[in-house]
Amino acid sequence: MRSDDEDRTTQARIRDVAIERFPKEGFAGTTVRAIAADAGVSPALVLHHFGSKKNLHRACDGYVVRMIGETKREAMRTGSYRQAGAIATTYQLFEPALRYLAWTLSTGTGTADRLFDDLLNDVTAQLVEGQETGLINEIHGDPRKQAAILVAMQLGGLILHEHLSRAMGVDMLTGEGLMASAPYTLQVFSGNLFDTGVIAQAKQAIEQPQTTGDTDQEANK
Amino acid sequence: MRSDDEDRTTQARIRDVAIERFPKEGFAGTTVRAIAADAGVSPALVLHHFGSKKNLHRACDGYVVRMIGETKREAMRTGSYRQAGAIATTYQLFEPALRYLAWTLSTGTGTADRLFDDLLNDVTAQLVEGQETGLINEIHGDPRKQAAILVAMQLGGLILHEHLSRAMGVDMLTGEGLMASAPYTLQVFSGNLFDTGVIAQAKQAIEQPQTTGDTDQEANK
DNA sequence: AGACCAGCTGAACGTACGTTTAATACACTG
DNA sequence: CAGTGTATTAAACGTACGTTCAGCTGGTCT
Repeated sequence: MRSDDEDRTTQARIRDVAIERFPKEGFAGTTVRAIAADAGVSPALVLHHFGSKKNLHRACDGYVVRMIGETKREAMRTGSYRQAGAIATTYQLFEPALRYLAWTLSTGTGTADRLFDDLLNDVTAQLVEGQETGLINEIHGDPRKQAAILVAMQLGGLILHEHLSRAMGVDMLTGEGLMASAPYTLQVFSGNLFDTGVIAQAKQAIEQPQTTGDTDQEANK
Repeated sequence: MRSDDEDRTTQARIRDVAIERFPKEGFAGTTVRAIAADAGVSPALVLHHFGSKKNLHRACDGYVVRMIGETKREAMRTGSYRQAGAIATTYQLFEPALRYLAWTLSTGTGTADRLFDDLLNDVTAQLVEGQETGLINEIHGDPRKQAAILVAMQLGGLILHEHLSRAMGVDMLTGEGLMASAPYTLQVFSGNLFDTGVIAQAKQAIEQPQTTGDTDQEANK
């Protein structure tokens, strides 16, 4: 992940190149030869270190999962996740890992399930915990399902960061992007965006799906 | 997209198979031979109709964009987007198209940019319009940026529908899934989820990023 | 010094790919 | 009915892929 190539083992360099390339070109689209060329080694060495291309993929999965888990635990321990600057640095440092994460999740082949569920468990725990400490109001229904919606929303921004960056005029994988988008995200969570009447009406419509006919008489197609 | 194979031209059948396979295996991972086999034709015929694999990709892009655009315009015209049942039917009918859309957006190669921007323009317009009719409260900042956040959140659910389905216990690309998740989505938009004090505090922290030290003395977890 | 082993390479192998070509079957036109 | 064009195929071509293999380096241990 570091930019100075010299202080990593060749194996790590190969793995990092793979983590960069897999999301961009897909698994089948990323050739062992291309990875080798980027890492400055021969194709044979890639397979010497990782056994096969499939194994390299697994190694990338494991590394990214481990890395994100460690980073998260570290942030929890030091409380750095409260500091926008620290979060920004983490984002920037681990951009390839996050991009890889997004790729794995959206093309779900194997470890993606566990990864999402891990994330979901974390957020669920935070939700329940927050409820006890008063940071979060009463959750109607299943907290885990509420957490799932939140995780999907958050990851949506990550996966679509390229398009989002274009719309926001800032690189969303930097601290600057985070700060630029935060007011709008908060605006959503604050509930000040939609009229309370509209939301109440929508809620009612969900609870009684039968009685939606009042505004929909002309129901052709 | 229809399940009855007989009433479509061979060309349409090939295209639909491609739309199903590209998101699942990636562009490079999807072979012309596999597409041909699924469509019940020879590989040569695929290239006879589409010229090349790359061209087939482009044709899929164009078709999905056109189809989604038309469906949306149709829903707008008839107002069917207000009926949960109609939305559900659309979802189900166009699941492959939506999956393809999610794939294109998250591996952005070409038409994805225009697609996202189109979507963004629509939502922005709806936001501004809603503001005028009172359905939406005053938007602080740029409506387009607010819309971008909303679009990313919505597409997050679409892209991660597989994982979300696992968490929710329902297939999210069906009407049932839509109804199951709606209360939790509304809970987010209603602003009743997070304590108003917490949100106000966060807002303040963004506006004055320097003074984040007050709550961070006890920095461990 | 010799043995050894991990890191690394160039060349080759078999395979599966996208694509081309030549030919066939069939429908429509005049 | 000949003529023309479209839908379709089997077979083949050249290429690029993942992988294997035999061998080369340079350091470390005995």
